[in-house]
Amino acid sequence: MELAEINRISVADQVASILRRRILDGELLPGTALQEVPMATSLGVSRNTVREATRILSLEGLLKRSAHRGVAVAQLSLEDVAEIYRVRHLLEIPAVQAAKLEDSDVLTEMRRALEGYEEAVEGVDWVRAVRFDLNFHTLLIRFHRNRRLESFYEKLLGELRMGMVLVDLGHDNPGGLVPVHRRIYQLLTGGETEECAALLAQHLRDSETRLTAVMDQRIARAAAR
Amino acid sequence: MELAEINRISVADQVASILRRRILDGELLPGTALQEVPMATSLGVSRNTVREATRILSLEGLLKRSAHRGVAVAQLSLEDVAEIYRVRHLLEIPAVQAAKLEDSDVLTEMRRALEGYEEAVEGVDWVRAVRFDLNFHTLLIRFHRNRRLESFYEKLLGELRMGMVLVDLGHDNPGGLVPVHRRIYQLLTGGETEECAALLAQHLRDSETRLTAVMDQRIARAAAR
DNA sequence: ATTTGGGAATTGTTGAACACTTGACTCCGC
DNA sequence: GCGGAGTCAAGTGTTCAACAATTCCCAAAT
Repeated sequence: MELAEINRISVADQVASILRRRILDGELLPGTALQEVPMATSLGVSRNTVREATRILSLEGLLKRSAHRGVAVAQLSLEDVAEIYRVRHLLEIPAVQAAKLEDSDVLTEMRRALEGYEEAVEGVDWVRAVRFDLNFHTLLIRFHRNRRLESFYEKLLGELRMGMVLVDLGHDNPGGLVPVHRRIYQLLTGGETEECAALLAQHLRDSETRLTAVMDQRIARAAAR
Repeated sequence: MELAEINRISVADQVASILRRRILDGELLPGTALQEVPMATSLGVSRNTVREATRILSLEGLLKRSAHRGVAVAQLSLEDVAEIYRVRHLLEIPAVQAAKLEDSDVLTEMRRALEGYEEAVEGVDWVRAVRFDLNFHTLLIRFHRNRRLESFYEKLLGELRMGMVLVDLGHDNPGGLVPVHRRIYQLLTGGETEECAALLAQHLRDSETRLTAVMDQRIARAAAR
């Protein structure tokens, strides 16, 4: 018998996964309202199942639900971005400081993420690029060897990703960040954790500035309309 | 019209709150299996609503669900405890280091938590004592001024609390920890953040040792049976 | 221009039904 | 006795249909 994974995942979880992907890939833009009945019929599941799925995603911060008013794709504010980046500093810096050369498993995965990142940039697939970018950073957290921290971080970067996908749709060029990531990876494989931490801190500041600028612009444009 | 809060909270959330309280207060011990139909009838709600509630709590880590086998109150392993305490160090230490004397709102709330703690110990109400103890530590996190961090931390300490309530049922005396908390509070009001951080680090190590010892003992006893 | 009533649409919740999985039990052949 | 196949009850996963409660929109009235 071959057949390791049959179904084993509940329909509600599968629906949640589908919606999660659509949100994180920018198919469902922030602010989009989602109605239960249309979703249920289009996905071929019952309303109850959809409700369970939206419950999951709202607890992840990707959807926002208000009583009797339905759910909508969450919308990051500038405060949210600032908050998330403070957490990133707080967790990523100690992570690379704790990195050891023995963590070869993490390093090889980082290498893969890096390569995927480069390929995506080359192929001008920005959604994929963002995915690999943030995947790279999630892997940094893995140096903590702490599942709770990791799952929290994944959730956090998921929220950020919603905002970042918008940046991509703008004219910003995320490809410019490839060298920094490569350098971070090199420093880690070289065991130069302190230098890496410094570079990472700078990178995070840059990244926040960039995202904030684009969002600012976008908000101003929206207000003008 | 006076009547600020009518109901406004969905039934599912209310059910989740009830169950959460029962778990955190030790009424429902780790490992306890929960069946949907009995819960629904006893709470006077439908099975679907119960399911939504258990979905919430399982995402919080308080319940564990396995497909077709139902949900049970989660059970902390020693690894879980170690993991949680590493996060506590990672977040609490920088929190007190970031504390400013201007954070008077947090300080007054900490004072209240401290008083509640003392009263609970005096009244030999250990469940209440643990609640105030952990509430005190959650307030430390507030120095970060970061809602996401705070809600993550609350969830984390919720998991820990399940284990701690068991300690109380043992013969450990949590009252001994009152002076340390008071000292931490004093150092904060005095602005001596570095000294406070050192004391806190020691306190966390002690606390982990204590909890681990009791759990070890408990596990050994369970294995012997 | 503002308010006041309707509906209509949508979410919140219920209850019942059925499919599927699990776990225990029995029965059987050895 | 003992292991395994069949059997069955209990419980979860999911669907469906209904109704209650709330919001939203629009038209009528002031």
